[in-house]
Amino acid sequence: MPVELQGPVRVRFAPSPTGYLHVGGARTAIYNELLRRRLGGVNILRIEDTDKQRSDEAMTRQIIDALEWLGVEIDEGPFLQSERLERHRGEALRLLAEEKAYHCFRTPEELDARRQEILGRGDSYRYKTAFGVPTRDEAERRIEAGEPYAIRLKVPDEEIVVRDLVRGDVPFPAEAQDDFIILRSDGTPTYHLSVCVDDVDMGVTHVVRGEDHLSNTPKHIALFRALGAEVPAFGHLPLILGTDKKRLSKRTGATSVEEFRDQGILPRALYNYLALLGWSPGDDRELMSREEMIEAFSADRLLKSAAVFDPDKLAWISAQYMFHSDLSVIVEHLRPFLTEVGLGEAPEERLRELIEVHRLRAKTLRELAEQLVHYFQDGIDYDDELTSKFRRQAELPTLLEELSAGFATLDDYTVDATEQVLRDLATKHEVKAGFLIHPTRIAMSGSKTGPGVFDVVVAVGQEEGKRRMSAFVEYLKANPIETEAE
RNA sequence: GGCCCCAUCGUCUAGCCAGGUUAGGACACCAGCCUUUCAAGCUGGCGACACGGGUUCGAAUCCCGUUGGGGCUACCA
Repeated sequence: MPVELQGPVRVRFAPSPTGYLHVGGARTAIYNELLRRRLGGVNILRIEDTDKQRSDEAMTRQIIDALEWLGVEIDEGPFLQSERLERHRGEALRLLAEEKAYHCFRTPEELDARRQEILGRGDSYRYKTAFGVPTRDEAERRIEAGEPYAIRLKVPDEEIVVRDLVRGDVPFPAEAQDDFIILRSDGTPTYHLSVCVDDVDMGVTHVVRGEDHLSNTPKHIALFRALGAEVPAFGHLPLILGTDKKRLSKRTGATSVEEFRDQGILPRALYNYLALLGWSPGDDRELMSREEMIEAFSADRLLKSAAVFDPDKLAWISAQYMFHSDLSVIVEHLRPFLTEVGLGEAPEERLRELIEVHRLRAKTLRELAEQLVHYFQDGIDYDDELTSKFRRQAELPTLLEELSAGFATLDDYTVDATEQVLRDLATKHEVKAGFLIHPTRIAMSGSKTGPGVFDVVVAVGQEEGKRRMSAFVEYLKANPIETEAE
């Protein structure tokens, strides 16, 4: 096993609180957790809220809630990067004192103009060659004169190789290195500085993050070296794409963990789906518990290429979890959806019976909640369209009355017993069982689809079932459709 | 423009590193079975190595190139 894949590890998930928790970020968090569980160690949450204009506390809270809901366990944190700005600045000044960094007096405008000019004539731009380092005297003079300055890191003119857990060794040529700004002229640290100082301070051993940072990694390696710190191992994860093959965006559907929660996806289902989007255990397993994933997880099996987020497959996994999860898990997560449909007070015992009957037919918690509504209503509003077929059958009300009477006499009101009653009655009157079954389903649930009728009959209950059957018979009698004589 | 990353069924992927498979599985789709409905389940079908050169007896697998996606190239993160 390569040394990079040995524990214990200290990993971190470091989102910017600029919105909801994006599924790409969630997946990064999952891989960090899986790595930490597999190898032992610590999982750190760090909120990168240095860009005050784009961050706010509510968003930070939202991200923490979403992680908790998803079931990603955090061992340390959350740490707020915004509270460590002085520390970052201090390190920049230290690098300056050690002459590993230098003053840059060029204004952004000046920099931009020169860059445009050089790029314009087809040459490649580097600050290093375009401007260079001011002499110590010059620097002192200009500081004294009160000129504003930024601080740049002196990046050695040499090839930097990123040893990446996902992509292998990625070399960046010496000509690609440039002296970048670590402290702005207003005294605030740049992202690169903050990240590296924090990673050093927090003892991070493995940096697992999005692919968009791969090109930044040589900068970070240069910084770690300048800081005199050990360079952590890196792993850069590919992007998640929408069905249009472009970066996942609102255009093509839900993008945040919160949205899937609100759709009624079980957290473990989302976790399972996301974990398999860019990683596989190497065999054909797809439905895996978190424990199984931890057991099978290996960072070197992380995929290199971008993956399209497929709502259909998520729906399938969700349905699987709806069917296989413990009842108590379903009940727990179903609560908010019950509240939405006005069933907030439904007793747990009753819910468990009904969930057992309906879970196979609901892909999401939301669908499940909607299917349960009618059991808690006093009666059913029959749909004229759905019942039209039955309203043409003049003999039906009488048969249903007899069926209802049969149900009423049962001592053991079970699926088998009610089925027996119905089938006997059908035989007696020489009609097909289906002739009675379909109207019974409508009578009991108001719907033409759903679980097996006898399950529904029993789930509705003997008392309420009788009332519903009577009401349905009344409805049929009151709204008959005359069939035209041939 | 420069630097870097990526490329197997429509989608997620196994296989690639240690060349020899009828290129396997899953979702979706289609058909059949089951059946009181709708699902679920079961069985079967459809369907891929981006392209072009090498190397080799033999290439999805190794090398080069092309094309196509993407990232970085900021006093954004």
